[in-house]
Amino acid sequence: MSTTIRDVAEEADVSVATVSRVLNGSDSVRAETKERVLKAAQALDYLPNETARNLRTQKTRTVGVLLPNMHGEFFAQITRGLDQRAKEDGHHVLVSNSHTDETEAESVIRSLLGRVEGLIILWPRLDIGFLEDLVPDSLPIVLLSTSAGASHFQTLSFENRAGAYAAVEHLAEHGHERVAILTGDPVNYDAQMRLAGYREAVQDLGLDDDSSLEIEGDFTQESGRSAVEKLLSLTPSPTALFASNDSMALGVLRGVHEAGLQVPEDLALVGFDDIPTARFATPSLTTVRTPTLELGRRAMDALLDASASNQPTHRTLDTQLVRRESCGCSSDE
Amino acid sequence: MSTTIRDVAEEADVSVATVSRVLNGSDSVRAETKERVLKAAQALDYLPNETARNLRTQKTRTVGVLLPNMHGEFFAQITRGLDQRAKEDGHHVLVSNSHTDETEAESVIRSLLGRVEGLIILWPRLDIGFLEDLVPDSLPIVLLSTSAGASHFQTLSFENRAGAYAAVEHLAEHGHERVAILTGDPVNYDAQMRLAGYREAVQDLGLDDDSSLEIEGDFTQESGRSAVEKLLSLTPSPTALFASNDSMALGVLRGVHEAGLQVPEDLALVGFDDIPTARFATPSLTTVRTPTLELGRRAMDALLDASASNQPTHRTLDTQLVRRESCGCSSDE
DNA sequence: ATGAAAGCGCTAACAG
DNA sequence: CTGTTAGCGCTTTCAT
Repeated sequence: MSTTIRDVAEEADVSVATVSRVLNGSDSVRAETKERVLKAAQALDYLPNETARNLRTQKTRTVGVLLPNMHGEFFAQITRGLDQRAKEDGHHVLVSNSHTDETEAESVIRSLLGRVEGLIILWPRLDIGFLEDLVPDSLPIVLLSTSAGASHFQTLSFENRAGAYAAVEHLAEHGHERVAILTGDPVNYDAQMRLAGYREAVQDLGLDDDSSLEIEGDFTQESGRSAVEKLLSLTPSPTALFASNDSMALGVLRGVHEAGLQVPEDLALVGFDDIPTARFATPSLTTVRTPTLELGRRAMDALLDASASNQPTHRTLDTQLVRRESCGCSSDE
Repeated sequence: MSTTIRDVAEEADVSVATVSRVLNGSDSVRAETKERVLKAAQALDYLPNETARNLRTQKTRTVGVLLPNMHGEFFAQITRGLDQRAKEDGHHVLVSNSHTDETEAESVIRSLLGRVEGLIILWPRLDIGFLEDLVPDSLPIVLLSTSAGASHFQTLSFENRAGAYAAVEHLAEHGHERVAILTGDPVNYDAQMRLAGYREAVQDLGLDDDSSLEIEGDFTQESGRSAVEKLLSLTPSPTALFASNDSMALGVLRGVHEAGLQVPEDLALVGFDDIPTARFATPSLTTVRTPTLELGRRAMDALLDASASNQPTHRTLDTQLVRRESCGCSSDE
């Protein structure tokens, strides 16, 4: 057994209460006593048992995070943001990433329930009622990239609509009138909003409004590649494409090349996300930057801000168009 | 306060011990009693307090994972592998990603110590002595991508040497005699081993052995791009390049394009890792595939296999050359 | 300023 | 088969 507070107390010849006081920096302890305790603790290589402390204080200083399978860069950034912010408050992060169906998610959440003081969830097809039944009202929850829970939980997402609008608008500024969209997985909230932004822009700007210009993708590079064929079979051919994320845009780049055509000459292209590779693609990818690290930080922020506990709110983080080569511009950067 | 085992005991009109027995599936409990307890638990929406359980059993069923800033795809995959495997054993994963200097890492490990039953660490410039002082001998530890701890801890890494060797050998098979390498950060273990494999191949195969062919990079795409300039200033110019990871190879692709040259005609190229984008680059990237998810799974495997607790071992995971276009082949896939 | 003592919620002997 | 009881290691009144 490792050394306990009792051992330290004996070594320092004080009571356990005093040791506790010293270690928690609290209360008033005589300087000399304090020093003796500290020395004893050091000598015994004492490390307080977190579990006991958690039990006694009814706090774990731990938050749970549920993230589905998602693009690596996005996943990494968001995780980093969450962790950074949690660390600033001395909180720990318990993660769960691999879960696909609802049954599994349920058991994951259940097993987390006793250990965490809050939950951050990014889960495309989340059933709000299900979640409400599962967790106690007192547990703060932040939902990411979903609208489903807006009336019950705090939610946070990118400003997808405006971003998509800006992308299409920029394509229009280049003179394109027939702009297609490659959508993300229809079940995905970000995908839905980006599509909405596209439609809005098409309407507002008087572009070709033809539902065959909406090609369904699923956010993977492969879906980008295979979309090119469909795109080229359209008559008349669209002269520009808004891909709902950069992964697909990269796939499109490949597909266009395989078809013996050129971006942006034969097809102007704008992506979404600004993943690191976007800048290094050939041609470099014009895209809409999403503040992913910031999303993580803000989510944790919202969760740890107890005063706002489960006040239903919906906040969005601004996105920004980054002009590079694939749209026909010469690069910004 | 939430409902406790006491409440359930009262509701079911049994002792807390019986409730505990039922909930832990253990011991022999009369079927009827068992049912009554279950019903009571359900009715009260009872959820055992994990913290209390942890304290009592002296187990947390939680492992800590330390990962530095690293390429998103790699990070995501390894995390997923770890989580998958942990879940199979009903373990939780406590992560810590954002830490840069040793001081911070120390405090992170300290704060983890009381909460985890094992540690998985990927930390390029890890000081083994430091780690040994910090953690109790009894705590199982698995080190990733490092040789530093081979004599004290379990370690696990990719078979980098053989992979790099195969890459260079393949380039030689294409007839190249002057093959350069773009190295990763010299402090990185994977980078060191890949360099070692390169050198070995250069020797064995009688290729141009010229230290100016070793260009230092840092695994970022930008370092790949800027390496092209250095590469072209060499006389005579190398006809092929082995980039120590795909990110840099992608940067090289961009750099070569900017220089008005072509891959593989003017420069044959092989990368390392086989990140998802490698297949969709133009030209598609010949590379050495690393089983990243598997690395995560195996690391957790090793950690949870208590019987092997801190038996110093060093295992490697095989890598595999994937032929695509950038080396001059027509694609495998 | 310090100590004694009462639990936090649970599991695991030990009895019966 | 079930109940009683003693803690796990710590924090926190309540005394002194």
